[in-house]
Amino acid sequence: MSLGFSISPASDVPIFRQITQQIQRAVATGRLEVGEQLPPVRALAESLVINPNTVARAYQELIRDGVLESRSGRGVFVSKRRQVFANSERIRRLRLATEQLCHEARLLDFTVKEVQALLAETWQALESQAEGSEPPSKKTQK
Amino acid sequence: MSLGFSISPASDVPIFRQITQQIQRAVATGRLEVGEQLPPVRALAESLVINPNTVARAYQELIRDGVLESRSGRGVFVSKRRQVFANSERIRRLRLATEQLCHEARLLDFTVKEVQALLAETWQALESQAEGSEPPSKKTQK
Amino acid sequence: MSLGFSISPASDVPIFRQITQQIQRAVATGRLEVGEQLPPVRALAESLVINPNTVARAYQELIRDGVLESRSGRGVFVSKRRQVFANSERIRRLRLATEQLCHEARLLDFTVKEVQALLAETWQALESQAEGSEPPSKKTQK
Amino acid sequence: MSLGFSISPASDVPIFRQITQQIQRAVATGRLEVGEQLPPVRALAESLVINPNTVARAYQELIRDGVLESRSGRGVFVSKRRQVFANSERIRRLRLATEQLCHEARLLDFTVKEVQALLAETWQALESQAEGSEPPSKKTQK
DNA sequence: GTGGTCTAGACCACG
DNA sequence: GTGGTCTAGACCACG
Repeated sequence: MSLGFSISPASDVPIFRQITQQIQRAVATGRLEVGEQLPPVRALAESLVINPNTVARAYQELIRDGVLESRSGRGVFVSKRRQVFANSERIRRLRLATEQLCHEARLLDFTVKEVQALLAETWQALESQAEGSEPPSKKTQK
Repeated sequence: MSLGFSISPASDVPIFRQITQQIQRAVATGRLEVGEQLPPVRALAESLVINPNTVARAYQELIRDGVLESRSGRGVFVSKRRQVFANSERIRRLRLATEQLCHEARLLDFTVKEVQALLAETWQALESQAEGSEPPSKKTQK
Repeated sequence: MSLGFSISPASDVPIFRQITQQIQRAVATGRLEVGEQLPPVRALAESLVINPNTVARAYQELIRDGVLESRSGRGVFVSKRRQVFANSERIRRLRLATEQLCHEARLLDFTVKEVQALLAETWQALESQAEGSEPPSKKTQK
Repeated sequence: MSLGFSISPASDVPIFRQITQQIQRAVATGRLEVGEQLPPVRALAESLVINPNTVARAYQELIRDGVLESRSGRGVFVSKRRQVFANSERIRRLRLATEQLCHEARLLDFTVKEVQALLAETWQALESQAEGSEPPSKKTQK
């Protein structure tokens, strides 16, 4: 199962975005280590049963963002550059995403308690999902 | 005072969606009251410097969702608020929105506590906004 | 066999509405199955000799109502059936439709018995149509 | 209260259509007799708080259909011509309206029993409404 | 090739 | 003057 990537084709999140997110997450948690090589575009595309262009695009975007780097003729690797976002940028993005959730929830007539509960539950689910496919590491201890 | 709608054409959020969000927001906070008339399609289009069709589409969508209603030949009005979605659908939509926040937050390496805190704060801010512009009523008591 | 959609441009029912009705019908009777792909916007537009935007609008509306779903770059598909509307909203919509029939029938000087009889007969016809094109299943037993 | 006409401005049925329907009904039930004069356009418009053009349009359409007739300079009267629809036309229209209700109801997941019940109830309501504003007549006995 | 969004402009129904 | 529908055509994102 190598990297444990998976995509849901019916989702409204574009496939290439699902891939970039999973790679980012794998790098962030150490499942993919600095300098490690990523699967060739065609191999990953085949194993996910998707178009190679889509994988290529995901890699491309992460190369642009400095998460990956391409060594010509040899493949794509996890880049040494790490800190992707400045702190202010992290907070700005979180704030935006939080506001969107609040708006939606209020339109749908939920209470803040209900949202908090679902958030905790959802986080928990993602957590255990991530742990399941990760090798033991400092990150998973927290 | 006008309704203070504004759009940023460069955003990746479609213009018509920016409009529906602002109208929803205005209705939720009481800035637009039940029965109140919205600006004519052409007028709003002109003031936002966009095509009337785009405004019409935003209105149309909110009419379908029961937020607005069209009175033929006379204009578009805020309709009496009613629960349009089944509980299962409400939860489905909340779940989607929550997952998006969780994913984003985890990519940005926040803890669940940090997210919960920001959520509470954001909700609080929206709450007091809504109360501030509503006339005193039973609703604000609860 | 194609889906046999057809529109009459002279009707007072808007074209996009004629399309949504026919798709709903096809889904309800099982002629279109869950997960099945709909004809591409451009193809359907061409075969009906109408503008692609009009087809797109019909698809769009059914996507919002949860009947169809769009998979980006790949097309539009019949989505898993789910109850989108709250009970109050379901009843509100049924009530509207019923009032329209009653008004029409009374203008035409029919008795309630006559209407009830025709209703039963019409329902029956739709029922057997739906069963006829469905694969045998628990549903058809009830 | 003269003819007891009433319109609901928020309805999705156009106002002129609401008027034509009520006049047709009044003629059909004998509340308006052959040869009887209708209220002047301006008077009716004023009493319903609507635009005179709208009333004029309703009268116009009924004149075209032979229900009313205009005697120039003296006003608009209930015409002697009666039979508005051939029997085949009556049935065709009823069938259409019935099918529409059935489709809507089935999409909303109602059973035929539920629809029948609501139909009976709705009819009943219209009946007593009509009786309330009608003078006793053969029609109201049935 | 697939749908999604937007503009420009026309025509219509309703009031 | 109000919104509703439709066409024609462009450009974009995704695969």
